[in-house]
Amino acid sequence: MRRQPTVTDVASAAGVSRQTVSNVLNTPQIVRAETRERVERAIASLHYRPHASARRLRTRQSETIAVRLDPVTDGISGSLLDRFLHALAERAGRAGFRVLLYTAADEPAEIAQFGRLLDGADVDAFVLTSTHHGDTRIDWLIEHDVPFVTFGRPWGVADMTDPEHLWVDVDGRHGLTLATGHVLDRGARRVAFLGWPAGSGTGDDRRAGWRSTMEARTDLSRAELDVLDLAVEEDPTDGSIAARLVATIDPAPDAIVCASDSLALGARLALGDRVPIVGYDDTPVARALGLSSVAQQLDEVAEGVLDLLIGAHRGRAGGAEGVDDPQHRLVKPRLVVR
Amino acid sequence: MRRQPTVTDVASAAGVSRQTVSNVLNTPQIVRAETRERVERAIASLHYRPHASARRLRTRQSETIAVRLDPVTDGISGSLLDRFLHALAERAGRAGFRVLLYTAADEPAEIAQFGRLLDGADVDAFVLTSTHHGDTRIDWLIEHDVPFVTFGRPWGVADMTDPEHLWVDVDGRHGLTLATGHVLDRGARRVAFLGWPAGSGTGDDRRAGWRSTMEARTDLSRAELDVLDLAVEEDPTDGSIAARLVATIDPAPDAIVCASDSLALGARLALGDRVPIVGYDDTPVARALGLSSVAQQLDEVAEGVLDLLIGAHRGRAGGAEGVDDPQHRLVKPRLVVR
DNA sequence: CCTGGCTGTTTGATCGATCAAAGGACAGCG
DNA sequence: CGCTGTCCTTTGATCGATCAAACAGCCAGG
Repeated sequence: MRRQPTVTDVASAAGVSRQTVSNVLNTPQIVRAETRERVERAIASLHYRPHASARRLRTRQSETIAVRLDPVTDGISGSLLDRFLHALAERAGRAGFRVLLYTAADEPAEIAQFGRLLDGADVDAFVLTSTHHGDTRIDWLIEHDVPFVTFGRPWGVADMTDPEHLWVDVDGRHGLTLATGHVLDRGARRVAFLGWPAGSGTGDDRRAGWRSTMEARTDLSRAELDVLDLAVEEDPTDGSIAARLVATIDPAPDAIVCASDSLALGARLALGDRVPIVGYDDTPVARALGLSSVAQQLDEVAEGVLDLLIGAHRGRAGGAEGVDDPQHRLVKPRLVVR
Repeated sequence: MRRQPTVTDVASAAGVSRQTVSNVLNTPQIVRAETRERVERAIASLHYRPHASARRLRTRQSETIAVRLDPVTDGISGSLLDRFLHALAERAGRAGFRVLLYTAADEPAEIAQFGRLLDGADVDAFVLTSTHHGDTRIDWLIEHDVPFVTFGRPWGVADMTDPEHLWVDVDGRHGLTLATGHVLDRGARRVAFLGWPAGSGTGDDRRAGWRSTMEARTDLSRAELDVLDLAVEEDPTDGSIAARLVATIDPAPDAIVCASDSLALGARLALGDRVPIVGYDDTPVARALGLSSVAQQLDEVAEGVLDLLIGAHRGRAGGAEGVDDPQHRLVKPRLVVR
């Protein structure tokens, strides 16, 4: 590991001062074009690269985003975070940002991590996933004025466009509208929904997509829809049990749309391919089973997160006065038909 | 974001000098017990935490490990890296290390990333996954004397205990010995192997586990084993095709052991549960399908990687003279029976 | 000819820690 | 009493960058 050249080396090579080199890198517009080119040549020929730690010490910014790696979910959709992380790391890298991982067993532990990472100036913004109603992490971050964006809406808040914090989410309701519409287009009429127990924002949102589509496009009564509306825990085994139950409904459902690929897998194992099934998340499992599935556009989510974090808002809700950009993004998912 | 206390603040609170505070943190044994306690109390009461960037600037160490997030594999086993990362991040955190992510489209791009991350003193060691024979990344890292450990053996090298670089791997051969032994114990005799085309170190290793167990514990001839030895690409669809082919063999196989859960899923979809199938990787899919599967002990792998990286070897093969610790770890997988 | 404004560049101080070397207290010994 | 060696603590310099302010050169205006 050879010694790296410093600004001073570049400066003397180019016949200018340290600060001018720094200006070329940080505020090139204030340097005369001719000087700038000379410095840039010196930078290139010496293979100079700024020392990140030194810069961070002075600027008190780390250009690093921290993301928590969830305790292993053990779910079929576990690789979702993986895909999101990949998209985020790639885009962050392009924008000159780094992505740091951390883990925490629970919320208090995570808040302790916040402190640790911030104090050391290791990190200057957070991306929170798996948020929920009454999330203490959000309160802490707001209180300490730390930039952050959540992947997940603030469920339970009256007006979600309210600038309490920045967020990006996928429009699950739209996803289920697509899924339900798709099977209806293919001739189904009695479409069952296999989802999670009421109370989870995400689950209810997806259910609403199914229900509103059914109400709009079929003449099934409320009561009939209630019968077609199943709620079980996120687990293929539970999905199988529910699917067998669905099959006994008379008249039998034409199709099943699910809140997740886990449930879809369970349904598929129980029912085979007699009944069209649509999953959610477009995991490898759906691909392997040949199931249609709603794909979250994680690239777009990552893009949105970074925009909010390093764009005009700089990760703070209402922080940038007079910025018209929306303080959230609702990404439309896509239906992958198989 | 309140101003953080610095060493100087702690020093004056404790009535000592900066350096003594620093010593308490870094080399506590040289500080008198009484002084140390006084300083520790001051640290606690001020909630002092060292500024990571400042320390890094001075020490030229970042206590940060970089791991590449693979281009999305889209495989059933995609979440393996996820689980490994989680284990690594958790253990690294406990040891005071951070884990930084990066992405790269190909090897040259990854090597460019090495340079970028090292120059900025962002990172002082790398963990490489998905290594292969003739990996140019390894040559580069050795040449530039950068500490690193690979998750994956140096296939194609005569003596793998050779200290060319540090590595950790899972003993796939042992895994297939377990899997094959298990179905033999349950009464199977003609056990087929569903794996990948010869040439991949990992795949051949797993195949060898199956083959040696069959040779040792059954009286099937070489030719008979050759018939039971299938090789297809890593994809459930290909797995299904191969499994249907296997079923036509006369006499029919009693069981199938697979090189991956993807293949096992394919086999399971093609054959149902008539034939016992054992997968590899213990992914959520195997769990959902109720398939037995060989579980890589990723916790142990992560542990091993960190040991090599921050233990006596400090990430350099042969670097630490007189250290007797082995320069690699071969982790034994476990069979999860379902 | 001096002053003021503007542009572009340089200088000295600083961020918060650690390193290297010096310094002080005290005991043991001649 | 003075010298030496231990043990512990302090002092000044330094890591590599940016900030803030000073400075030089030039032109326009009085």
